Amino acid sequence: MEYTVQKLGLLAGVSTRTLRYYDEIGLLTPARINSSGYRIYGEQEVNRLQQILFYRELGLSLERIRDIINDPGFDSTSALKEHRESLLNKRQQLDLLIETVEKSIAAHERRITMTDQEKFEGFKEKLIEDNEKSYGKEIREKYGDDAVNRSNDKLKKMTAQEHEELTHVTGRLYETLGEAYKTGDPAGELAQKAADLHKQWLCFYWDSYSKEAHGNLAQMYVDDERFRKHYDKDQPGTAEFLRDAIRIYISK
Amino acid sequence: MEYTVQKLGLLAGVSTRTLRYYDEIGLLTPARINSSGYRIYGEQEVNRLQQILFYRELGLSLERIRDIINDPGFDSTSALKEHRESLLNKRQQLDLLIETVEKSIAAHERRITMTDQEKFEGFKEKLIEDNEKSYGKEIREKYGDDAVNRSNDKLKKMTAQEHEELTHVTGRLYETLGEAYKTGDPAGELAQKAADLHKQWLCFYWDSYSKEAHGNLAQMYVDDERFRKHYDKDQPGTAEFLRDAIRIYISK
DNA sequence: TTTGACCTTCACGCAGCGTCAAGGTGTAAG
DNA sequence: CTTACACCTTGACGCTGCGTGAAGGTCAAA
Repeated sequence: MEYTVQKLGLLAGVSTRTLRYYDEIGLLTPARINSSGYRIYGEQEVNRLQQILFYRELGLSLERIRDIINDPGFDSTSALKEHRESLLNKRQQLDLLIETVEKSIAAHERRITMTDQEKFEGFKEKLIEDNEKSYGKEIREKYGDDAVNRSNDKLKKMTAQEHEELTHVTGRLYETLGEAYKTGDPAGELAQKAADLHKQWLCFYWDSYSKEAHGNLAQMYVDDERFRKHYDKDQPGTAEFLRDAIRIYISK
Repeated sequence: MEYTVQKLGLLAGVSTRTLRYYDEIGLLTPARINSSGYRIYGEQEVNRLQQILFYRELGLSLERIRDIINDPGFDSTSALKEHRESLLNKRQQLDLLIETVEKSIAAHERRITMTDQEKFEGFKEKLIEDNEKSYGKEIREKYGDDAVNRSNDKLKKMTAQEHEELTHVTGRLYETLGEAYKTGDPAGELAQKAADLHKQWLCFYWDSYSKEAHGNLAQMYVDDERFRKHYDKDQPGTAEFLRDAIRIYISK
């Protein structure tokens, strides 16, 4: 039996483009080319294609398949085992991802129901008002109305319970940080606790947490005048201390 | 705070190329361009980037992220739910794949140990001899030595038990097919049993099974003279009957 | 003024094909 | 014998999400 591209494609269930591509990359070359330039495949090529498709279904790259098939002495078992490892890794990551997505869905739904209930609207309105009084004007001048409105929106979406938690965490953070600063050791237990609280605090504002972003933010506390002033208010040098503590925190 | 590409990149943990790319596709445009053509980002852009990275970590495409972020009225919860579904699907497929790979590893290892043992070498040599006597010459003429040697290699790699099973299945296949043909109904119970046996038989030769390839092979039994003759030997029309039975078999 | 660290806009490359486009072949029917 | 029509060929671009140069302007410090 001899096959043209389409015949072989139909037999094996692949497109003609795929066969041409496999020829192009030297994965499956036709048995011969006829006088009109047509690709002609024979039995050997059918078998070879079967093997290729088998490995392809296992998710191996075409390059890897070529290695396995071209070299009969190739250790295909260990290649498959290696491949299995990478698949298991993939699954782990996927599981983690699914978990994250589910958490995120839960968070979204919580927010929406809270928005629906609007039970604490008055309470929150008051919070925003307070916020406006202390920083509103200054921030508006520097960043424009839009940024402020966005921030307010975020606050509005917070539930009463979340707000309570946040207040609690914030308080503990400053308290712990103050104590830690007095020890002078950013690697110490207190300082590390402060770094952890800072992370918790951060997670109220950020949808996602990454060590990298955490570290970068810590650096910004030092670089940016506004933030530095804020942290150095009581004890000068606290911003740098916090940065160092966070650096150590994220590195372990 | 204003950021150039690098500053923002450091803060968020992405490359400058990424930021330029996001600008290019309209996902994150800078707040303004300064007189030297530099991209300048502000607070709003930092927030927006945070959101983008959040969704990106969940595995959504940049296009989808743009949809979600650009339209504040967009139902991001259902978008996330949809995404979760696709992730779950992915995991199912991955699990299936891992299973297949593991089976395949087991099969490979079985073959290798058998090759090592070479216990049945004499037995298999005899089989190959028999095979050569009946069809060897003809096949060699038509397809060349190489194809025959490859086929022999395959046979050599079969274990004694596998061979016994194959003989058994083959016998049952022809028996059942003969009975089924007499009923004249390719959708009947007997015919479907024959199709299933044919699949089992096939799996001795093919590393992987697909309905499509099975169907194509069945058609080939009708189209190719050699195969047709073989099946029609006792009862003419059996090749077509088998093809029809297989078509029904794979369609359900 | 000279580094050196920034910034810019092209533009190719990656994997594995899908999808035209433009043109040659093979065969059966009118 | 022409004509249709289904097949074949070789380009070449497109998709995703950037990495990685290249070639050239900008800016602050020494």
